Amino acid sequence: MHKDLLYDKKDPFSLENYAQGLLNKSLRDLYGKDLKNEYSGKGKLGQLVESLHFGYKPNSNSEPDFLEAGVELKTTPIKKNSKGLVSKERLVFNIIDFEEEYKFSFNESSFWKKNSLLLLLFYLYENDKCDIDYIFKIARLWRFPLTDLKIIKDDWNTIVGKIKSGNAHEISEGDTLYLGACTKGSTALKSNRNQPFSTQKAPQRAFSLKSKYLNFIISKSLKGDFNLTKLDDEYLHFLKVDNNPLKEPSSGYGNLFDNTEPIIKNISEYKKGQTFEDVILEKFSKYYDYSEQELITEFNLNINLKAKNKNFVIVKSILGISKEKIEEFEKAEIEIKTIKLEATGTLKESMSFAQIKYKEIVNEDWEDSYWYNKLTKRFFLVIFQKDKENIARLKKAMFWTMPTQDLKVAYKFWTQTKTNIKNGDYENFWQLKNHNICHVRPKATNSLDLMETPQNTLEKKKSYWLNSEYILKQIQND
DNA sequence: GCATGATCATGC
DNA sequence: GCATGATCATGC
Repeated sequence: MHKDLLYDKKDPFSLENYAQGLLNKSLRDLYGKDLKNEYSGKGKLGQLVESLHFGYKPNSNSEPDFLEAGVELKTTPIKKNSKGLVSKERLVFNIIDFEEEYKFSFNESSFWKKNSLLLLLFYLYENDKCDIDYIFKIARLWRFPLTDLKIIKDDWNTIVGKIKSGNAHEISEGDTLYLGACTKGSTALKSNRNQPFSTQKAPQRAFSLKSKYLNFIISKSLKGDFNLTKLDDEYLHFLKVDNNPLKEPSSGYGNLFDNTEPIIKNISEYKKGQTFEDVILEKFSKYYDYSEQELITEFNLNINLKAKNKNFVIVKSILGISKEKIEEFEKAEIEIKTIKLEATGTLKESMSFAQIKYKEIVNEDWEDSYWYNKLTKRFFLVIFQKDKENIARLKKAMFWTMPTQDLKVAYKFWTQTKTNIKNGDYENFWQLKNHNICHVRPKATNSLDLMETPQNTLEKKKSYWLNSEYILKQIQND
């Protein structure tokens, strides 16, 4: 029988229903006898679902896969970790055509035309399985709730803004919150493309959805909530009108985790022209010059000044969050860092990151490395400065992402570090004085605290650090 | 005075 | 038990 007789290709819910026929099965379970050898292998699972299950030829054009229903089919992996099922990687959408995308408004953009309504298929990735044996776990329609769409639209504007200013080569995934622009292509050099407002070549990039954002879709789905955000008047109105506060409450989708709470419950909380980050910074600016103790008193917090999560608790209070986590920061994978300046304005301490896992870094590629992934995140820097009485006072807050030219230095640093470790050299890493951005430094319980190496020896635990001087420069540039 | 090494306190 | 955020101690 012709496959499209099994579903109504004009009806999203019929497609969703048909897709759910994959649940708890693998492609081999369903289509084993039809599978040719050429199909076994890697990376083509999405195409196989399209051809085998839905019975149509995969396209890569600018229209949604199911044009009449306006539905784009996406197949993406989840994995098991200690917390349960989570997204394995970012969800990659269409490649950004630098020469075209900037000509449109968000509403008419390639991204929105293709991806406004998604049919998401999540399968369970397992290390040593063939792709046709992966089991499908979630099949659902997805439309971005309005509070999220607002952020996604701002993200899209940020990305397109870089194209318009001739800076497509300086786009970083950390520039944006939910919608990213990830690199796509075999090697960075091969995938270089022209951009309209600069002679510089820019690495090819695709729109993508951050991995942590997907966790919310997964969590919601596993709880059995498959409600599709309605395409109502409010939604349509938002798409048409730029940055216009709306009067009607947003349907939203509430809290996906019980201990998580959004800062912005309704897009009417945005003033005209404001982005999400503008709102956050405005909230913080009200508390500039408050001392730590004054903030604790102001918000009636029951913490002492030595508590390790002190700064996070203060940040949450300023943002009006009483639950454990901040929904938008979670989804956007925003990293909060506090910085304490001396009264003179200097910065004594460098910023430390995780310990270098000696056995892991030697097998990493740059773009899946710990260091690359950390540095391409969006950071939220909360800066205190000591006053004459040595009391730390909130000086300012800012969002920050490492500029791409600095990321190139970080790449050199990472390459050198990896080479050293491969060679069993644990003494000659980049140091604070040598270079201007990052260095390796010990971080452990004490000097007897050791970690195994690829050489099966034990070495002192050391971490990735960003140089204090560099951090200070970034703060001053803001 | 500053770079580097070292370690503490907390909380998961 | 240990990673992490934070900060101290030393020695050039």
